[in-house]
Amino acid sequence: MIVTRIPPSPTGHLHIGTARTALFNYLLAKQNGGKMLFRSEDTDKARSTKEFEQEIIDGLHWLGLTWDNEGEIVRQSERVSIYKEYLLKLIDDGNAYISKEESKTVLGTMVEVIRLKNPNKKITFNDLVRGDITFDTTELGDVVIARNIDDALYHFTVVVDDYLMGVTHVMRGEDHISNTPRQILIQEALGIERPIYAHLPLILASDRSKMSKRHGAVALKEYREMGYTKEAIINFLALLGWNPGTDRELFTLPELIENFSVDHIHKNGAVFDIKKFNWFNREYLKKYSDDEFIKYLALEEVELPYCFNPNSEEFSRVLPLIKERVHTRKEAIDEIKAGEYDFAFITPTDYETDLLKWKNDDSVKTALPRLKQALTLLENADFSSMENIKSALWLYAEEVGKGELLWPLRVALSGKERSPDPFTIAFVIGRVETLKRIKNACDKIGE
RNA sequence: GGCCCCAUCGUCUAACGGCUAGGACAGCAGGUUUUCAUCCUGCAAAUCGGAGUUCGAUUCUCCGUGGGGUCACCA
Repeated sequence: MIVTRIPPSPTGHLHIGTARTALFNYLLAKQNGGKMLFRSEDTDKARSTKEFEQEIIDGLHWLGLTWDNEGEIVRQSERVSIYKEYLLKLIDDGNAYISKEESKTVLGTMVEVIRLKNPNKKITFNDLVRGDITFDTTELGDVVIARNIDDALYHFTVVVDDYLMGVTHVMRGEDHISNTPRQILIQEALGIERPIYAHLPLILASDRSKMSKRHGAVALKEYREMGYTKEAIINFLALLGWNPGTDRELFTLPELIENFSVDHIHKNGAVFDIKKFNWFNREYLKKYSDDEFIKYLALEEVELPYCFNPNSEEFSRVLPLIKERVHTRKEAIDEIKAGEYDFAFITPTDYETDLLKWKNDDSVKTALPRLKQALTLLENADFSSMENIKSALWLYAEEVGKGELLWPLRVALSGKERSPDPFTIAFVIGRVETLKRIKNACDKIGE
């Protein structure tokens, strides 16, 4: 049975790259009826925190990624006696030794670190995505595997834990390739079996270097806060370094389990393209019902323009407009705050009269009779749907010229240079308000 | 710099020796009901270079170039 693992180090926020590594390990395990295990690599006591650990677990769970050892968190900080046992064994066997030397961290003090006796040999391992990789371990020297007998270091704990937890497949970022030979050295010294390795291509920033804080957002949390949905994140991440072998791009998590395959993992690093990410997010937003979208927007957490009323009739009618226009929640909130949708709630009055002038007209006065005609047509029109409002005006619009009527009408209703079309706005605000705004516009021109 | 990995449109990628190198995102142009958005249609856009192997190379080999990763008593 395939056993994979996701061993984050709780020394920072859940990195987007860690999320992808978790996803791929999850996919590999689930596809083969295997297991994925979680382990908290908190051997760095100075930098590890329980808060980060919790955030990482929550983030992974939010994405829908679960593991098969849920409930009992395996923490390396709680396994010192286990490591000690194996460290002792190594020393007893003569494969490691205690070395008295000057501390590298606290200068001037002497410490007793434990070093692995390096056999100075060539190591070749097979990588599932890259094939055979060979290193000469001579250049590694005698690797330090523990600060002291009670304080084992990463390379050692990883090897011991993967062995003890029955991990069969180690799938991780490409940045670990050069760590692999020293870990194999430790395995060989311990006399334990070598797992199967697979190194994933890195997620790159737009300058093609490893994605890091200086490039902007790297924490899953940040993308979550901007309103990227878990479906979009999973889908986008899956396609960064992997492809289904077909033109298909939209996949849910269960569909990924079905279609995933290690031999379609790419070797090259993949640039994290926010534009494509936005596209994915919109694709999933489109699938939301109005209720789901309202929940998603969570407007109760936001300070809205004073006129903006999310409990109103008008709001339920602008909602589809918002959904149609934005890629993320952040975009939606920004637009709402900028007053893009205020036309639904408040009568526009402070716009320039000249804005009502259609580009082909010489004077704004020309628009007056058209607006008046629209007024009479709308007085008895059926406002129950956008289509009906449109048909009430359409014949006249074609007769007098579409832009000639529709432009001043739209401005009268929105007060803006850019907005949804006049039929949509009329439907959103209703008959009374529509007539009122057109009259206002007529008055403006009349003055 | 040593070691290791990698190399197809701007970006994500398809084509596992053989159609005009395909798709998607982004871009641009046009259209659908006036503006913004949506939607539709179209356009532009790539095999890093050089040698080989082969009837034939994006694909295989070598060299070069370029990019990246890693060189901790971090993980």
